[in-house]
Amino acid sequence: MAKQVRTAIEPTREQNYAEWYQQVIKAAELAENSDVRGCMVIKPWGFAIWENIQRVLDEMFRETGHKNAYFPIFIPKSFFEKEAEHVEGFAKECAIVTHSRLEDDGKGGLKVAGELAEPYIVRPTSETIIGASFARWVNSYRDLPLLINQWANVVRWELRTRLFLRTAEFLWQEGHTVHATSEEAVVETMKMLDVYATFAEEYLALPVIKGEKTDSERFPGAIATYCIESMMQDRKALQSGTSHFLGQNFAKSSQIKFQSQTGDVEYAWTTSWGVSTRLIGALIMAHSDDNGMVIPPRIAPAHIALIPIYKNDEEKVEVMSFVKELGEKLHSIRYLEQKLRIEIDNRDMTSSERSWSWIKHGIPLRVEIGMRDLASGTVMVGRRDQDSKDKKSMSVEELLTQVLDILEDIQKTIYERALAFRSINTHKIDDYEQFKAFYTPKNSNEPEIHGGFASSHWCGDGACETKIKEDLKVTVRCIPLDAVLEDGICICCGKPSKRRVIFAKSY
RNA sequence: CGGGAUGUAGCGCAGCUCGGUAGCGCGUUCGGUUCGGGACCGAAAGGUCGCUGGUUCAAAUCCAGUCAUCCCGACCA
Repeated sequence: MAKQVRTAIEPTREQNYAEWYQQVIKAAELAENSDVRGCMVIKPWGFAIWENIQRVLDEMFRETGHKNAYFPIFIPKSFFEKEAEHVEGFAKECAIVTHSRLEDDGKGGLKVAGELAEPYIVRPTSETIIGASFARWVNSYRDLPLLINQWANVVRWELRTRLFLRTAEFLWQEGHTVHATSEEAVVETMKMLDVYATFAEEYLALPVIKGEKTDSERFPGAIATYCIESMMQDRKALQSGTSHFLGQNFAKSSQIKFQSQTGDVEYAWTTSWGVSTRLIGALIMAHSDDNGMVIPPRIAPAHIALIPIYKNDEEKVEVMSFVKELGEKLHSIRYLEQKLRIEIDNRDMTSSERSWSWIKHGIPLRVEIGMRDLASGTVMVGRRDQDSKDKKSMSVEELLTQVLDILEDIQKTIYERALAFRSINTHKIDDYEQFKAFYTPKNSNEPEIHGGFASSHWCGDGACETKIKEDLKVTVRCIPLDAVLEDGICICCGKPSKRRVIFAKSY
């Protein structure tokens, strides 16, 4: 059988990026489409990533003073109608519950019955239902700030769905806070944006740009929406988290009022912020390669796959006993205050097939152990951030003492790789023809990966935004918070501009 | 929701133009040889051809409808 160089994932990113994305998810057993339109089944390996995201973020939320609570999945339609912009923003993607029971239809099937007096909306986000509770909880300035987070599922009836990136139902967390002053609420909004950015960069190894959304991309009902934007390997932008300053808009519609120190009754100031299972989509598209998933060690479901190699039952007994002992030693080591997670894989497949299976799943380290290693007290170690053939022999002692450094080194490499990719695909562009060329594929029938982030001047006029969107499907992803003030002219209309913004095609 | 395409075994596909006993590859199961880079040999199991109706002696194949999926738009975390 002629062995040839091939990739584990077909097609490759270059050949067909969208299909590559689906195949990575399939090969890594992260999720699959379900029998329910637009809804995914998250499989154990994928769900474990979400659980790790939850665990780390939850701790960060606690550290910043937030408490978890849970509110209903159903929102009375009348609640929804209270905030005009909010309704308008979500009206087109609501799932609505109108009946409460099923009855025999006399033909062997069931028919819906028991029409509700008022329809319920399955929450697409919870500002209005949580606001109703907050109105009861907040009476005095002494009740503030109120800092709440909810881990939940939400439903947005999207027309076109993609696993993790856009599904009809998705898992997320939504923070909802209430403050006595505008200033305090703004501080909270920015603080949580920072939490997201820190989490994305330090745990997901995902470089992000913090910025503010333009009017057209703002959360329905918000005064200001801030976001973290990241670049995927097809050079498109993915909004990876948002934090909203809601002003008094929702406080007014939900009647969240408090008596201040001076005795006046005032409307409160609220914020909301969230990240979702979309982050897993970001991980896939930012880090994975043509051999499958690449998972940053800090968020990986398991850190090390131990792969015993043997020729017969006698060898298997010997090797397995060695491997189990090594597994226990590794498992007792603590990485970021958690035990190292080890997978011992002695499935009845050839060793290389088992090894490839873990490569596709994105496990950070593969450790192969055969009879030769038993004799010499060594193991073969393969890193997911390096070529699959690039394995190193090291002593068991070395592995045990260096494993944490290796994992952290992989984490760092993955981050730096993503950062370098973003850097080389981000360009200052000041000429619309150049801008156009940047965002126009050379082969329009089968568009190749093209474009990237353009850092260009924008006058702030929505008309220019719309024109660029219509011309090139490119939008302002954000106005970076760290943008330096400089004089320039709008890439679109030529009018004066004070700062550059980030343009890109996006998900 | 508009434009395009596709539904045949767990997965990927052929067969359809020109109607006549359901095929291939991978995977699965069993037996054996293998096992440090995606193994091999042999045997076997597995499908009311998306669904409904029509034409016909006969439909995977022709016709109509319907549902679903994918791609491109619009919408969006």
